[in-house]
Amino acid sequence: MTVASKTVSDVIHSHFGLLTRAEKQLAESLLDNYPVSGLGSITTIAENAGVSTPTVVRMVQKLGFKGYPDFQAHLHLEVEATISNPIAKHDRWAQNAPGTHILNRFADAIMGNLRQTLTDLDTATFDSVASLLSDRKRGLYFVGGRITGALAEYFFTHMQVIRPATTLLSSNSSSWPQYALNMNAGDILIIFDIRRYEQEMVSLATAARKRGAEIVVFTDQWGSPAAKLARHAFRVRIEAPSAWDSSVVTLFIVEALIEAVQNSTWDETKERMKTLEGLFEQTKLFRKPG
Amino acid sequence: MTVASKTVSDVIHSHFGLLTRAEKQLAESLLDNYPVSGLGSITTIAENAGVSTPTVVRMVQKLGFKGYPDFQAHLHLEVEATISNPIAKHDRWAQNAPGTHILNRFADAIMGNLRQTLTDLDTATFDSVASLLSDRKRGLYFVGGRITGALAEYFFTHMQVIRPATTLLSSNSSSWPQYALNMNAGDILIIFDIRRYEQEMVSLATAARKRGAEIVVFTDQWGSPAAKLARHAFRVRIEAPSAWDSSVVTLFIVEALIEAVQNSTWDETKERMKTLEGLFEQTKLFRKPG
DNA sequence: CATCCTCTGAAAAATTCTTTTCATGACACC
DNA sequence: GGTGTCATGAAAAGAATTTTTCAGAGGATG
Repeated sequence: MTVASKTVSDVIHSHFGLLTRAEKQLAESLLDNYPVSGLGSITTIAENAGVSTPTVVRMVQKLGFKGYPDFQAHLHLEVEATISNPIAKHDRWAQNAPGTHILNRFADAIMGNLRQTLTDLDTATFDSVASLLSDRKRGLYFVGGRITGALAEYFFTHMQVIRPATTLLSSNSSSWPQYALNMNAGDILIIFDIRRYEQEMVSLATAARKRGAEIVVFTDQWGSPAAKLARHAFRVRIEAPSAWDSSVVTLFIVEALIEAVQNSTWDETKERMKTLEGLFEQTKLFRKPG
Repeated sequence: MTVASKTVSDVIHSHFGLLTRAEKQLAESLLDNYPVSGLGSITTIAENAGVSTPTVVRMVQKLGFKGYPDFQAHLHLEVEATISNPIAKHDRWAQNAPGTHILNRFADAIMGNLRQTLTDLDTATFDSVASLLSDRKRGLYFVGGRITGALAEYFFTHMQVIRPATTLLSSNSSSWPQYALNMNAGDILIIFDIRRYEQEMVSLATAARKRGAEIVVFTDQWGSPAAKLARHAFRVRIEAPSAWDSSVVTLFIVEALIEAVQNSTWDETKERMKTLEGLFEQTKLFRKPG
């Protein structure tokens, strides 16, 4: 077999599973900012990847090249192809032209959403919410709708590891009143409510408010009716070239919040995570002894 | 004066009058197919231009470079500038926040992940998966782990609206064997398996394969062991300035897939969605008459 | 816990690349 | 034609890069 027709990137990917740790590290480094990162000398790229030069030699030989010079020659050809032919390989993500691949159009949209959302977002709001969520004395309740339920679950799963007293409400609204009953003053209800707002969210929010709970809402730019009852609201852009709305930026904020909370209570969290990991391991052992 | 701001091409042009015959010949050769022609060793470009290596050294020094390596380094930078990073690097995303605010750092990381993932991602893979999922004769099974379960659910919820025969496996692996039993040849198992890979995923994938199912895996750049059994694998970048991995880009691909599938079967989907919306409305009416 | 195996990088060896030196030849000017 | 200057490349010297060797680290296995 010859390496000719496939790109170096392809070859790396197809061999990725066979690579050792240091080699994977090197492959990462090469694919990062590919193919330019492979233009320098073997010494340079070894240093950039944090591995030794022999590792580079071994890997390129494993990939099927005669040696580093051979490897680099292929890379040069690709660079040439890429530069002299802008359509080749670089058509993805590049042009905004109509008819581009759905991935490109989506990427453009997401970029726009992210930028717009961050421009509108008050960092003070973000910081306040982060500090609210960091307060371990407050109970945390997560709820989402049909589509956003997954986001609520994602948030919940992480926060459950980080801190105690977290609860995920079923997306089925019939059980919500019971949860509301359990809320105490100072507890926090995190609501995900995006276009095609669920009517029951308002009832839930109202009930929670009556019990003295703080409310945080994730919604779109038009705003869930529940947002009016909220202490803090994140208005996220959700536009996508699709019949559906995009939750990507919402997830982005959720992840940033997770990190902010985790970071502000790291010492306590660390212990918790250790214990939890232990429990998971044990569960596995129980499940499949040996 | 430093060479920094001007391109190598500019420098050559501005010095062209001062060059000797052999040097002009060399300069021609370099400008022809610029800048790729300057990527090789000094020997190579000397040969290509039909001059001797000392001529090359003399010329690049005359142009103001320290030596050939210096000259080539500048060329590499230009190649990089020409090829890379279509996504503008933003110093600051959120307004009124220091560049080091977690939101800004997260935004940088996510954009890097997105860019890298799209660079590595083969659109053919994407299209193949989209067309697999569009085939309504195939049953669809979604499964995720502890953290990725939410992603599986998100994907599932949408696909359930778009097409029939979709199933979400519980994240609890004890029930997986039964699901595997139900799979038919041609069915598709969509696996989300990201760092801290779940051991049972491999068993599930193996069982599914035995039943003749196709496997699609969403994993990270290091690759779930289950990816080896998969027909198609998405290697998504998940790095974040956090103790946790980021699922944002994974969600991005999921959403793009949802749109691709929906789009390819829009007529059928439209009817389905209408009916479904009707059902949801009815449910609400039942629940809360009036 | 001993043994095997694989992976890894330090260091040496081999090779290639880069620069310098220098001899030759071309050309201009006296 | 003599002389000097400059351009040029062959070849040597010098410096790097690339490859190979090898020993130790670390992990798996019995």
